[in-house]
Amino acid sequence: MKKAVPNDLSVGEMAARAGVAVSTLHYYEAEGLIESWRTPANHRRYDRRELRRVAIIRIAQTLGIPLAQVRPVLDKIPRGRTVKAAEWAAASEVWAEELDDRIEMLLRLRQTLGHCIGCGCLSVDNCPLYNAGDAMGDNGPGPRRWTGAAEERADPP
Amino acid sequence: MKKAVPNDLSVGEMAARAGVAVSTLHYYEAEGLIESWRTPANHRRYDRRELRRVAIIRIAQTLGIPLAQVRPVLDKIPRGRTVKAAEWAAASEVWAEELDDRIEMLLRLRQTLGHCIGCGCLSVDNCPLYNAGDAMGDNGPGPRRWTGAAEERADPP
DNA sequence: GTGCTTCCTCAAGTGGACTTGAGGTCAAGG
DNA sequence: CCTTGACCTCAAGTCCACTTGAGGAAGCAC
Repeated sequence: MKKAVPNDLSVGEMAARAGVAVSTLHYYEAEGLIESWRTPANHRRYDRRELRRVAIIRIAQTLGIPLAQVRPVLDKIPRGRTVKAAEWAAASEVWAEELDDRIEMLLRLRQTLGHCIGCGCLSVDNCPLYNAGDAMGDNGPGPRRWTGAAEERADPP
Repeated sequence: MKKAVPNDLSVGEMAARAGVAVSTLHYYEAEGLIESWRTPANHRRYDRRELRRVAIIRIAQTLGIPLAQVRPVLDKIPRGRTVKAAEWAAASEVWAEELDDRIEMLLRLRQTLGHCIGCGCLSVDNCPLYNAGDAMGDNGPGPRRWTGAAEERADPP
């Protein structure tokens, strides 16, 4: 309700439009996921297009996709100029398989809860649910989202 | 390859069969997500049925569903006796909506990456992606998975 | 009976994704 | 001129889902 939607946004405006906290934008920027330039007063200014990047990040987060997996997608999207549809498509390819896997897992989980689980096939080696998402294993301490490392993860020495 | 599959399992056996670390089982137990009794030597013994609970937990984790959301489902599943199919189904209802939302989000994300994003509809108020998963907001500091709190989360005072 | 493996507890560490807080700058309004 | 509000930085705190480590007891195998 101010300046009739200017092309560059302050962090407050970005935060409001993207539905995230200012600190989150700071964080994403520190992580190199979004970019800004500065006014003479050292205030951030964002190109409106950065909004889309934030949107992508947020949706991915909502779906439990870690930032480390979002980064490569974002990296495929050229900076500083308007992005062609083909380029978005190319970026999306990075996720295509992953998304398919997840969709499949969810569908199966949905369809078969009350049947698949009930019937006992939900053991590690039998159930398709377990053997679906095994790309992107992340190792080392800390939680393993995207587990998939169901094999060989009994109890390391 | 030991005792021809006995009905109760040690934590090591559970861990191996469930594809998780022993420490994870300790943790789940401390969180009240699974249960065990003890041998005279204070060693855990698990009913074979706990395997299914672990499987459910793991799949949910893989899909980015936080333990706090898994708990209510597990709570619907009676302990100590074999679970009827209807009971599994009832438990699954807790998730039904959630899973549907996620499936929808994923499908849309998948289908429309390169189109929806490219066409600019991915702004907070327009895009269906943002308005899909708004149940289960969790508040307070720390990460917000399941964000959905996209509304009203601009920058709290 | 000596040794290896498995188990136990409890406290502390870790990684990811942020948030909070302290202390400071700058432009505009009353 | 002073206050208010939006912004800045940087360090530290927080939550979740675990893992690691220290220190110790029990089972089983030879």
